[in-house]
Amino acid sequence: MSHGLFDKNIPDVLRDAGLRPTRQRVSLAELLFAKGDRHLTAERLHEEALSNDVQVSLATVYNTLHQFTEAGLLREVAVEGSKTYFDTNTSNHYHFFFEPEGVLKDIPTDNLTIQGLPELPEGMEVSQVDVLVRLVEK
Amino acid sequence: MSHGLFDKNIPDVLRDAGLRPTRQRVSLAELLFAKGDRHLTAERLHEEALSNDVQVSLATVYNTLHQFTEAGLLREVAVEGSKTYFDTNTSNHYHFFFEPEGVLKDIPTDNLTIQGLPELPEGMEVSQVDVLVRLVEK
DNA sequence: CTGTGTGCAAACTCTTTGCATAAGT
DNA sequence: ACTTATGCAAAGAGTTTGCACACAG
Repeated sequence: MSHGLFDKNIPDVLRDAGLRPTRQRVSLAELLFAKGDRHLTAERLHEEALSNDVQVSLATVYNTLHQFTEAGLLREVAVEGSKTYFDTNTSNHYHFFFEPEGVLKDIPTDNLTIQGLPELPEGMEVSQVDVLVRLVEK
Repeated sequence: MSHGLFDKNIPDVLRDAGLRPTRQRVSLAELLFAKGDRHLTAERLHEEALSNDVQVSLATVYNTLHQFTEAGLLREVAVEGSKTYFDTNTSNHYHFFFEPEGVLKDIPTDNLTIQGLPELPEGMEVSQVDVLVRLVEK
């Protein structure tokens, strides 16, 4: 499966997004995009960076995640108060949320359709549709 | 439109839920359930209580909202980091989110269907499906 | 060199908790 | 009376910000 971001080298991806390819950004981007689709919190990514000998502060992780999101490289997923998840898959798709572990997993949209949305209020348009299917153990 | 909770008096509703009908709980329940379906944050409800001369602390508002949620009188809606919204409509339904103002509005499920969910992982079942349609100005 | 990015610590927001007081049954 | 709920202030989690230093172009 082609990943899109996999095809170019990371510094070019960042430059194309208008971000200077600094050590930290390149390292974080590698962690984020090298392994296919991921769903991470800032704190999780920070831990992962440290254990991979990438020296970076938590504040920079937050800044970087938000910059990547604005640049369209990431997407935020709202799951529950506090913890924000960032998703490396920016295409239109939905999520399973495994309640016990707090883990997100993609639902491919291929076959998933939503029908019967009522008319939108005047002057408004849909910016995004989030679907979260919460799963618990039987 | 019948509201369900409208039919009984508030103290009985609370007693049936196993909650002692204290001044604060009764007052908050009245604010929540007297006006049809509402979507409130804890802080918003606290302000509203104070301006209606209901003496209650923010901590008690939080406690009460969580107790009501556990008792099945409310439902939580995840919209974005921090801010938790509580929804007085506990039936199965979805939401519009007006990004500029941060306001939630129900989407009746009558005509809304989701098709093509993939098979669930072994041993798991759906606890809830959240659909959030984010709207922005055109 | 020049401007942007980073690190740190402190600030901030939302939420929860501990403990003494108050209220419900 | 006995037990549970409340209020307050303080603590906690997650996130953001300000400013001096470091690095990329």
